[in-house]
Formats: sequence, C-alpha cells, structure tokens
Amino acid sequence: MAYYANIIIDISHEKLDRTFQYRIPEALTAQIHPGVCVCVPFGRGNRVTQGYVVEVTDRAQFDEERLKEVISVVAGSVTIEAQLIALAAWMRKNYGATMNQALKTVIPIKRKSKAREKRKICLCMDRNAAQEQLDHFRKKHNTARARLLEELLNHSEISYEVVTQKLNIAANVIRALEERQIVKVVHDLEYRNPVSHFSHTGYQAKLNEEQQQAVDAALADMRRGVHKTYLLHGVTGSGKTEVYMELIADVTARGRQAIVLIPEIALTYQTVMRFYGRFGDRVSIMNSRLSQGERYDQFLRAKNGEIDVVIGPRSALFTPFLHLGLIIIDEEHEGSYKSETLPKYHARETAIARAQMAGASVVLGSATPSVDSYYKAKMGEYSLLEMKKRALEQPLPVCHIVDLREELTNGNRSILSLRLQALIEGRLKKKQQILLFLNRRGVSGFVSCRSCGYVIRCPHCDVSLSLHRHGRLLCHYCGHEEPAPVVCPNCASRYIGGFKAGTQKIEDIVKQRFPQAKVLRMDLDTTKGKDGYEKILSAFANQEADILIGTQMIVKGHDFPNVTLVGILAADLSMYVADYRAAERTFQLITQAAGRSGRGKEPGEVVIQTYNPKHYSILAAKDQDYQAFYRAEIAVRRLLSYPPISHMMLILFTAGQEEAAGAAAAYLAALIRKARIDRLRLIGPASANIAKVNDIYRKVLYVKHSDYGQLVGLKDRIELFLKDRADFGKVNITFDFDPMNGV
DNA sequence: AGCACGCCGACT
DNA sequence: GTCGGCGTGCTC
Repeated sequence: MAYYANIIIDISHEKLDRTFQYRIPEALTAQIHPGVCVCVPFGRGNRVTQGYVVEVTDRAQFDEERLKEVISVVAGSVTIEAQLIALAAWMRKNYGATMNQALKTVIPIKRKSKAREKRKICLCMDRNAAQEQLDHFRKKHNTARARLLEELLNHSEISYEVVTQKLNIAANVIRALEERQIVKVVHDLEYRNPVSHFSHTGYQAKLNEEQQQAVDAALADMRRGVHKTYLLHGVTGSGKTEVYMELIADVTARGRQAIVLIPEIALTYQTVMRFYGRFGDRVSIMNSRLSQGERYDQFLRAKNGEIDVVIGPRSALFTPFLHLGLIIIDEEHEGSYKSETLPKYHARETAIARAQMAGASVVLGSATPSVDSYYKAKMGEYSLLEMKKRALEQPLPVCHIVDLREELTNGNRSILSLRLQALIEGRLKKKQQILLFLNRRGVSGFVSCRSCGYVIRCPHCDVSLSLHRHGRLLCHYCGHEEPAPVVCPNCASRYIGGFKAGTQKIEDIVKQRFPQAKVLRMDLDTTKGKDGYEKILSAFANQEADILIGTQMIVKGHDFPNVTLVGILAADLSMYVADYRAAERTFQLITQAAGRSGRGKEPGEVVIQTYNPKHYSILAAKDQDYQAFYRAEIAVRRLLSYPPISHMMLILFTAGQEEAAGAAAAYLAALIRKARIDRLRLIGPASANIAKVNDIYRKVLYVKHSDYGQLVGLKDRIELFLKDRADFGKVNITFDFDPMNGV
C-alpha cells in the first residue's frame, strides 16, 4: 500500500500555515510518523526544505502525479515542534478532531510570529549620500527603492512590518539595498514581562513532616529516572503549594522545566506572588488577559530557555519547553481542565501523554480529587501521596447541617437559616469575617419542591429532568419526556417550580438583616472592570468588609485568615443538573468552601444549608471525609456504568435542519448497532441538552463501554466511514469523550 | 519565506 | 529588442 505524508513546511508562517502532501518512499515508511522532521523538495525550484510530518494517510488528497517524494528523515535532534506535533496527533487520535484543529490548540500563536525578533530597518550611510542615492533611484524610476529611502530619511529607522506591509515593499528590494550597503536590517529581542513588578524574595517555607514525605517519595522516583503520575491528596490548607514548589526547585536545579496548571479562576496575585517570590523571573505567567503580543513573548521566552517555570490555565500545558521535567495540575478535579472546543481534550490525560513523550513526571493535586483520578490511584495507575493534616496544625472546621425543609415548616422563609443568622451575629461582634457561598452552578432547568425538597428526576437515568418551554420536562440522557407537575408529586405542595436565587438578592437580604455589616458581593456583575475580581478579593483580605457573598469564585486560590464562618446557602443546588458528576461536584464545592473557614489562628465553623441533609455527598462534606464520599460515589458509578468504571463517548450531530441531524444520528446509531461490539451500550439518538444553538440543531448519541480503547476504535471507524461521505447530509459530527457538562 | 513569472519603462 | 526592477501568486 502506498502511504502519503501531510507535511507542514514552516510552522511559523501564516502563508504556509497548511500541509503539503508527499509520497513516502517505501524505504522510509517505517520511520515516518507525526512529529518527525523530514527533508522535502519544495517550490518551483524544488529547493530542499525541512518540514514536520503532521499526519500519515493511505489516500492521496491531491493530483497523484503532481505529488513529490519525501527525500529523507532528519535524524537526531528532537525539536520542540516535533514534540508538540506528536502531542497534537495524540490528541487528534484520542479525542477526535481534525489535525488542523489539534495543531491550532497546541501551537497557538502563529500569526504574531512576524514579531519573532523585532526587526527594524536603518539607514547606514550619511544623509547627504542617502539623498544622492535617492535622487539616483528617482532618476532611474526605481520606485520601490526610492519610496523606502525617502521614508528612511524622514524616520531613520522603521520596523520591518511597516516596510513590508504599509509601504508595500517586497523582501527582495530590502535585500538589494542591503547588498548595496544602503540599509541595514537590525534584529533585536525585546520581551514584555507581565510580572516584572514582583519581587524575588527567595522565600522558602519549612516543610512539615507530611509535606516532606510527599516530596521525598516523588523525588526518590525522579532521581532514579522513573517518571510517574502522582495524585497528591491533601486536605484543604495542607500546604500543597509548598510541595509543588519544592519539587519544581529540584527539577529546575537539574536543568529541566516545569509547567504548573491552575484553574483560570484561581490565578490570583496571591498565588502568582508565591511562585514569583520563590523562583523570581525564571517564572512566567500565562493568562487569558495577556495580550497576543505578551503571550507570544512568553512562548518565545520558554522556547529560548529564558524561563523554566510556567503557571497558567489549561493552555499553558503546551508551553514549548524542550526539557520538560514536571507537570503539576493543581485542583485537578476542576471542570475547566476539559476543553470546550475541538479537540475536546482533558488537560489531565493530555499532560500525562506529554509527560510520557518528554520523560517527565506529573503531579495531580487536590483536596477533593476527581473520582476518576482517585479510582486510577486505587488501581495503581497513579501513585497516591496523602496529607491529612493542615500545614499549621489548625483543626478542620466544625460543620453544621441545616435542613431547609424544617426551616420552612418552622415558618422561616428566609434564605438565611436561624442558625446561620445567629452565628453571623456572633462573628460580627467579634470582628471576624464571614463568607456566604451560593452554589449556583447549573441552576437552570431543574424543578424542585420548596416544601419537601423533592426534585423531579428521570425514571431511567440518575439525573434530574430539566424544564423546557411549554412546561415539558426532559431527560437529556435518554430523551424521556413528561409534563411538569402543578403540585409536588411527593407532598402535594403547590410550592414547586424552578429554583432561582441570585447573589444580588442575597446581598439585599443580608444587608437588610445585618444593617451594621459591610458587605461585598462577587459575581459576574461586580467583577466586570479590569482587575475588578482582584480588587474585591484584596479589599476583603484587608478586612474592609465583614461579609463576602459570591459563587465558586470566592472559594479558589485565596487565603482569608480572618474568616471563621462559611455559610453554604443552598448546598444541593449543584446536585440536580443533568450530569452524572453532580454529586461529585456538590461534594467538592462544599468541601472546598468549608475549607476556607478557620485558616488563621481562630478555629472555623461552617453552616451547610440543604434540602437533602441525608445525601452522602453532603454528609461526607460535613465530616470532610473524602473516603466516605468516594466509597458511596464509586458504588453509584459502578451500578450505573458511569466513568471511571465505564467510559462514555458522546457523538454530537449538528445541522441547520433538525431532521437532517436526527436522520444522521439515527443512521449512525443503526450502523453502530450493526457492528455488534461486545459489551457496548448505545443511548439515543436524543436532542442535546441545548437542543438548538444559533439555529443549529443538535442531536446526540451516547456510547458507553468499559474499555476506553474500544470507544476510540469506534471513533476511528466512524471517522473512516465519514471520510467517503464528505457531505453526509450537511451534518457536522464531533466527538466528546467522558463529557463534562452533559452537553 | 523564497522563487518564478509576467509586466513595465529605459537604454545599448 | 532585451535588460533590470517591481509586484503577484504559488508552493504538494
């Protein structure tokens, strides 16, 4: 069989930002795979050029006679481009996407590459001689040369981009003038450093025994050249960051680099300062607010070996470090590590793949590990490192559960329970601070009873039904549908409906009840301005307010030592989203929120308000007992064949015509059934959670199998099948493995 | 980016 | 004519 290689010639060039196809000579077939650097004849003159293999296929996408052959494989020297392209190929394979989409995620900043080195053009002769030259060019009607020279007489130096783009002067003209010693192209490197205003203190905390044990265990492996994935499970306040920094220090001391992933929302000054304090300007920060230019500079600094630690969100995983030694994923349970755009990769799995390619280790850290990761640790795939005590030996906070149903029967209709009100009163008197946490994630949709807490669920799936227009309730997992009830099916109360409560409303209630308190609110409205988010957090940290009200944002990445009371206003709000991870998320949110209490000298208390006081995720969070939660949750997952016991592949069909999407889904469903894959379960076709976006209709198929590899294999077969049917009724088909949001 | 090709005015 | 320079478009 003949094979063809799709090759990128020069990654850094927009015009060449696509692949060219070459025939692979038989003798080279074995050596050629994605990431490999090869020599090919390129352009009219067939000049020998280096390129990177991006994809190998068995069908020609181009006029076969016009395809040229790969000349040779460039041996040795693995460049960072090769590594990243290989990683993109891995992502394409495992998550389903086109190679282009995968490459774009991995090598992001292409168009700014002209700024690689700030190139300037200067005059290199005195003005009189230049004027003479100018007259000469004018006489000879050398318009382009004259244009450039005239501009240079006015401005002594002009940036390369301005010359080539605004003055429209071709590169060969510049070269001609350079040869004649009239102009000079000056290259200088100038980086914008977004963190230069931080001071480098070299501060280093003394590790406690548990922290030291975790560090020693990982270092022992690394020094033997063994690269594993560790799950660092440390209770809230156990000082995981100190462990990370110790490991990073060791890795960088041995000439290798480290990537630290943190949820975007936790990328606060406080966090950044700690790293900057220890590692100084060898650290760089990636964040979504950096300008294109700043981001590109960071990318280059990493590539040129000027930094060895990068901190940033998911995308920082693709920092071009050639000698990567360590990847840390903090708060590894966070949903934001799963990409929402194609390829829908999970940073955790992708980090492990990259680490394997680079010979690096991975540390996953969390106080509330994802069930997926803990399961893998239990199965021996990851090594478990545990820290059970808080770093400064503070006791874990005391938690109270308040049953909101009782509260209602006792006549208190307020969102603040009597218990919480009493405790707030006490804290205000003692000048201690209070966090009120509204668990508002995914409130849209579900229907619950205000008097008994009953939530309407799907009879076939372990998820709540969502309320759709015209009063219909729908299950997004199996398509089950029923009318919304007028009275509660459980207690016949009329107080049943969609639950809604915003931070703003709570702020009003709190201000009314405690007029003497200074209240800050943090949500999308109040954090809109530049650094608005940072301002509120630091104002609260400086004790300019007594009470801070907010959503998830307030429980991440900030230490408030004076907070001794945390109120979780409606703990189970996250429980009824149409997602099998709802209980996990609830446990994580409550535990993380509770962990904010009592981090200073004074012990902390927590009030958990819920309609569901007996639910295992609430009870386990109350006791800060991860093990108990895990045991209960993994049993549920096992019973219902959800990840990590089984795996899920979501196939999303999008089309302008609802029937077309539905027909394509039905057709593929029939095809999958016909394949008769053992132990495979197929659910659907059904409408997606959001059935229509921008007039594009969305249908889904869920495929479950205990073996992830089987799902990837099925995806490959579907991709192959679709290749011959480019149109497929104008339906677009994408994949999502172990989806995060029920889609 | 680099290179060829086609176009245009200038000049032995 | 034809030479040198300019601008455009293509590269599997």
